[in-house]
Amino acid sequence: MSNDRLPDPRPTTQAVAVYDLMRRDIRSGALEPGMALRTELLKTRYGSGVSPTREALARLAAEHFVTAEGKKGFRVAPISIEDFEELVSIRRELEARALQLSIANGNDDWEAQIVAAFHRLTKTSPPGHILNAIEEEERERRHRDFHMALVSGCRSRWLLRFCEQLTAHLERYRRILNPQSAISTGDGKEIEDEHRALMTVMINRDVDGAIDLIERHRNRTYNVILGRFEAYRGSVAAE
Amino acid sequence: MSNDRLPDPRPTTQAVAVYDLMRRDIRSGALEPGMALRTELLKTRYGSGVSPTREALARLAAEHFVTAEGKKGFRVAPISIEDFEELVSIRRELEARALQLSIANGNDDWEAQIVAAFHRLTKTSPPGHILNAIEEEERERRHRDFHMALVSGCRSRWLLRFCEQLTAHLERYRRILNPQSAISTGDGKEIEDEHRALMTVMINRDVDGAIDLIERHRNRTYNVILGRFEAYRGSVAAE
DNA sequence: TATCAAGATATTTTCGAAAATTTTATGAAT
DNA sequence: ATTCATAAAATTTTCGAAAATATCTTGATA
Repeated sequence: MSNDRLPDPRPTTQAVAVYDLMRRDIRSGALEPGMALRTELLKTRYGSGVSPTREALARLAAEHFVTAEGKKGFRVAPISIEDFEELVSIRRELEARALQLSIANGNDDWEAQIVAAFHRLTKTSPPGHILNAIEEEERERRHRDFHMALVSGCRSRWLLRFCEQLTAHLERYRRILNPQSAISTGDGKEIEDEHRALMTVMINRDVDGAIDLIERHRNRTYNVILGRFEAYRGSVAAE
Repeated sequence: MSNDRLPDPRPTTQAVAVYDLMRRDIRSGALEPGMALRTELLKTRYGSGVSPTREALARLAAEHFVTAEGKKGFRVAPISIEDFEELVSIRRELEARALQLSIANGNDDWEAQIVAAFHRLTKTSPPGHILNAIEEEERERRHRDFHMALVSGCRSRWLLRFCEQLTAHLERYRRILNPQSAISTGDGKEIEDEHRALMTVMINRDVDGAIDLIERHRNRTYNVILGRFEAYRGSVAAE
């Protein structure tokens, strides 16, 4: 098994590279909500000139990860209970629909990808273990890939894009408000069982089972985050 | 009644201005699908340097109005039957949901905005009249505003954003494949009646009626466009 | 004629500095 | 002390040119 990569066959631009890094840092909470994204800071942090940086910011603004107001620069998008609840609500509906379509349209290759993604997820650093930033990032990526694999059979790029965007935003809420959450520590066995069950019902083409499971899988974190909002509001107001 | 505008209280950047113009040109079909967006072309067309231009392109890429591949520059996003059908399918579902939520949550102000938007729509250049580019653009804007007003009561910015983005993409398909379509000419009276009926059911809080009407309103154009795809494919392949 | 390499041209991307704008600091007047 | 105007500083935005990359042309070779 090799992790080697061939030199990029379709070489990307520096602007895209900065975009990827910033997106990651916003999702992880490393760049805090509301934080001003000054050019100097970004240039040193991502080792790049202003042009690629601003392109990255423009992309992120279109995805609502950052806000841009007039000529006053960019900020990391703020977080709020209202925004969070909207995200949860619309994600619930779109993900349920995507799962349903995936079950209807998925082929053998789709099933194989789910199995593979699940396997990769189980191979991450064992649950209950405190992860360093790189390990956490890798686990987040595998977790994300697993859930995307489930809906990837839906045969609608637009639906997938929306699901992905919503999930990315919700990942930010989870990682900011529920650090060291279930995904990275604690009752890991339980989580793994949930993922396995999810995989099973999908491959068994059980729509109702899938929606029921995903609902419960999501709801647990949802409730935790909602509970922590008070504390967060306080900590931000204090600064 | 005045059309005067105060000077922008929150002045926008040149990048945003270019973004707005380009988005308009892509939606109208003035910039054709697949067309290469060379820096020189854009600089002369929008009278701007490369930096604002590239920021605009980055935003548009995030919204999938343009594609960006490696270091080979940007192109207007291509169109395809598959993409069109995905858009129609997901828009159908999201718009129905948004209408439902709008009816559930809309207040008096929301109703007033619908009435106002409808009024503005009826005041555009009379149906059956061949419109010049500026008139067409204005009519499109009012048409868009009317439909957005209907869903604007839904109290979910995310849902609204998605509806808006899907509608913008579908507007492009309509204007490219069905030029001088029902919206701008022909059986104008009939269309106006449909909009009036839509307004009425919304304000009467008739969910089923609204979804039924919007369905039929959308389906007519949908079928026309689908029928014209063959001709279009040919015309593009020939170039 | 087809293929390939090397050079020439066109284009995209990035940098560094200038211009424009916003924010902060300073001091006078009420 | 507060308000207001003015100047200074900080910051964002934009431009123009340089660097990097891609594309096209030419001509030699098989």
